Amino acid sequence: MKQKAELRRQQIIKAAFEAVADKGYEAVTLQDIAEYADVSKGVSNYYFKNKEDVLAHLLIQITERIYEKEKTAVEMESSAQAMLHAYIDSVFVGPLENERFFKVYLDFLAQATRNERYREINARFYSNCASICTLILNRGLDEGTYTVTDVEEASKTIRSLIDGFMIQWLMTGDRDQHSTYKKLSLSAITSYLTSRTASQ
Amino acid sequence: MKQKAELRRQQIIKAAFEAVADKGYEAVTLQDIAEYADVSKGVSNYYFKNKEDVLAHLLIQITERIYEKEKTAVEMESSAQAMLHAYIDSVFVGPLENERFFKVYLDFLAQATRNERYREINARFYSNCASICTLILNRGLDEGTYTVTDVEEASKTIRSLIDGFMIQWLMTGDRDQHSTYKKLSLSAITSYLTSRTASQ
DNA sequence: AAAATTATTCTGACCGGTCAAATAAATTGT
DNA sequence: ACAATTTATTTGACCGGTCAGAATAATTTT
Repeated sequence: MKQKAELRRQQIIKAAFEAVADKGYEAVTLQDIAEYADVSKGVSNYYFKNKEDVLAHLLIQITERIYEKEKTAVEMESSAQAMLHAYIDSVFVGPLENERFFKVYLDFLAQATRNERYREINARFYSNCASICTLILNRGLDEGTYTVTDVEEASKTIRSLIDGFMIQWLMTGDRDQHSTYKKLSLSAITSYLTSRTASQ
Repeated sequence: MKQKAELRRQQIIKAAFEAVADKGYEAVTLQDIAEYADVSKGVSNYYFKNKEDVLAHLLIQITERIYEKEKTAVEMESSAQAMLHAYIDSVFVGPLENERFFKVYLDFLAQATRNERYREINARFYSNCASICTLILNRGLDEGTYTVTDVEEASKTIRSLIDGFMIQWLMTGDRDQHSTYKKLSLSAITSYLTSRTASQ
């Protein structure tokens, strides 16, 4: 019976994701979420405190899932470059998934500038991403493949490149450019990590 | 009288900016905008078609202003590295201005994923930014300072780093980190542009 | 005074959250 | 085994509040 409640919560969160992906964070109503979940309006209020609570749980869920997928993908590999490749592969999964996820994620980022709770959840996500980058970077430094000096700085740079390119891709209406931007970010990151210039 | 009308429009757009910065794109109401502009509610409807029209003009205005400021700042300089420095300086102006501008801009980015008009305005902005980057890059290539091969690719990378770092800075609640992220993006861009590795 | 501009009021729609009643599921007593 | 009772879940109507946009009124300008 505890499981069933958990199942319902999952069902609502999933529906919330679809609804937000379609309509946007602010535009979505509890009614929408209920319809997407094929339940009646009251259900969300039964399982969650309020609308924000539903959406906060959605943000937690998507960021944690992404993190775990990326982490296991990277841990499967042994060389730094293979790890980086695996990382980029699991970030740039495909046009459809990326569009859906990033639309929603961007909505939350915009909200996070005015919502402490969202900012905290995102900070945890960033920190998780950094831990993956650290994994890759340390391997690369051991191998001698990477020339970067500051691991923390480098992982922030990687995150910047990924977020930045993903946004640029989203903003070109052309979904076919997905592989282009994927290659672009891989090459930019590699180029940055193997740069022979003093960081001065 | 034409000028006066234009003045009123400016007043409303300015008010819309402040209102959106405080409350967020979707949360803001025409009432809010009117209050920030110290006029009554009907005024916006007189000068603009509707709410979206006000906000679209706001987006056009802020992106064009930013572009012109950045462009003139870059054109003042002669060496590539000085131009890049001037560019970064006019992007990372200061904590207060950046927070206000980027909060609003991020709101529009999130909206743009579902609004063709905003996407187009932003595409024009991106293209303007790219033209600034091209200016810098060509100078750097002439000088022999930069080793990058593909100018278009490089300008996308620069944009990624700036957007990415700006978002990261916004997401740390700590406004004092502004100069850190400014340095970070300058060093990452420089490092990328002067990298000695084959782009393969 | 006529036209242009600004301020106020009205309207119909919709939202989030509440809640009483309906239904389903689980538990207990016999 | 089964009926009675309790508990958990679901429903949909409802309410107070708010919004965008329209209509209207007041004011200023020409």
